[in-house]
Amino acid sequence: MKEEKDVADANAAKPTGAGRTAKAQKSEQTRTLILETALRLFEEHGYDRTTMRAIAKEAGVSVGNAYYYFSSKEHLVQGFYDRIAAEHEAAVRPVLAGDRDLAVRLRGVLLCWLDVAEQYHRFAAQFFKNAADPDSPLSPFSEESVAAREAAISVHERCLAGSSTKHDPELAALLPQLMWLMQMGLVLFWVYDRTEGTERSRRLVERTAPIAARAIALSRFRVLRPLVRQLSDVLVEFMPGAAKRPGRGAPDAPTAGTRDASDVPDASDVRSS
Amino acid sequence: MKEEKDVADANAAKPTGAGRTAKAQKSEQTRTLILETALRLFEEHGYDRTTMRAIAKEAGVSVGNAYYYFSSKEHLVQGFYDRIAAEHEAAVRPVLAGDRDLAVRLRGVLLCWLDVAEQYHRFAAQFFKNAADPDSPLSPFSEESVAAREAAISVHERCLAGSSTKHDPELAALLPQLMWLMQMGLVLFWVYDRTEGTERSRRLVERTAPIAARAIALSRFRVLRPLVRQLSDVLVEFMPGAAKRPGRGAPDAPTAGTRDASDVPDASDVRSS
DNA sequence: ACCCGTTTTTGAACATGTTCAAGCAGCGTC
DNA sequence: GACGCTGCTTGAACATGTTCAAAAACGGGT
Repeated sequence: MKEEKDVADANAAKPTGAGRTAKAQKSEQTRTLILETALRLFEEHGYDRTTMRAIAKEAGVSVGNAYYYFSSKEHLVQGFYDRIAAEHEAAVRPVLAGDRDLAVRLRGVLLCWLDVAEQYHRFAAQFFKNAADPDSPLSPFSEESVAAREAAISVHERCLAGSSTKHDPELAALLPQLMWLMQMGLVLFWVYDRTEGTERSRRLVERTAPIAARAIALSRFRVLRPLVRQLSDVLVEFMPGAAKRPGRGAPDAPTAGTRDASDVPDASDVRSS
Repeated sequence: MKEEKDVADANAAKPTGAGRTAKAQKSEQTRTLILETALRLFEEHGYDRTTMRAIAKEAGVSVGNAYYYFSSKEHLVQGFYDRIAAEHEAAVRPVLAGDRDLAVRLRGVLLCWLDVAEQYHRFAAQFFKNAADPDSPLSPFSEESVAAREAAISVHERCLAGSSTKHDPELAALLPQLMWLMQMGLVLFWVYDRTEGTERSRRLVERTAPIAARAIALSRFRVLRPLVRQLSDVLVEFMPGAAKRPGRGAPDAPTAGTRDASDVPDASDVRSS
């Protein structure tokens, strides 16, 4: 299949022989050139209206060459994911170091994301359909984006950990994932949001963050105990790599480690037939 | 460009109508022929692998002719929507006439949907990305599918109305929509579900239906009053055509988020990885 | 029977994501 | 320097959704 390389490790890998470097350097340069050009054009003209030919031409390479480094147009978009995630992680720092009220923190985290993502909104709306495809490696639920997903969840972990709001300990391990799910819901809403400055999405955050925080706080009440218990069970069963079951090896989600980016034709051998 | 004719009556309305001209008859026939052929091929080979050329050839018309009746390949799919919705509405009747416990009813409605949709699963997984596109008329949140959406919501209305479970009257008007949202979550999960017979989706229903029902029942408790109030406000503001507010037109962005720990336990990920 | 406007039908042409067989280049070995 | 290996690069070719100008079919008025 395709011999995809990962953008991330491109820097780190290939520490081999001295002679190797020049070549690897060149290769890496070409790859980066193509990627940067693509991202620029995407931002300028949108995803659909940027053709592979245009990218290649603008980068001064051939179409085939672009495909040598990126196995599809979609794969070029991974760059945006990384970029947004990085920017969000940076922008969110003050929030996490600030107020300790959960509602305020959650609101801050989400609004931060809206700020960061704002400039990519047009692009995201166009690209969303590809991300939603279950077969796409860029789906937020996919194997390939597990790294990005975990990074995002960890933000919510810190958001929760630094808060003064008391919450049911039984839920503690699951809440960050739940908050991430809420964020995914927000993203869905945001993609559909056509208001000026995505004002409506902002308002949604203002309104829902306190609700979520209150619900979390309330989860300790006795009446809610059975409900919380049920809920927690469901989450453990159906969440991606949720369970912290100590007694289990790791038969379920061993994919946590560094997965090679190459197209693994594994179990999800879809669409062949 | 919305010159779409209605698909539904294609089958029903062909009684040697004396009034209708032979011309209109012929036109309608061609249209139906193309549609039926397309749906058959979709089901046989999947959405992606069925080309417009193949459809045209099989139907014995030209490619351009297919485009004369359906402005895009996507538009051919509307037929599936109508078909599934109709079958679901029929299949769900016994459930609505049966047990009065809300958990049982909700579970029945959702399982019914899974049963009906089962045979289209392969197709749906391939097509899902198109439906998720905010610009697509086939998005469940779009203007164009408002009829189908309302029909689906009305099923939940009857599901709730016929139940013996007491619920907060303040929420009564909103609950069907919330339940529909839960169903959308299920669909999302289902599309990603690759287990044999979509067993996992069924299990999700078994687990979440009682939770939802319990949450609805609990919503009458005094402690939860402010939360329910807040929640209801948000729903009124952000749900598509939710509000009874007389002065509001149809806002832009459809709904999405608004899920949190206390209500719709939403579906997420995939496979047993 | 003929002409004219409208509806329907055609098939070639177009745009664009993707593939592939062939060519090129750097580098180590003789 | 010649040879060969491996990774990089090329551009034409392919597949498929979509468009469009023109042809055909049709129907009514004369």
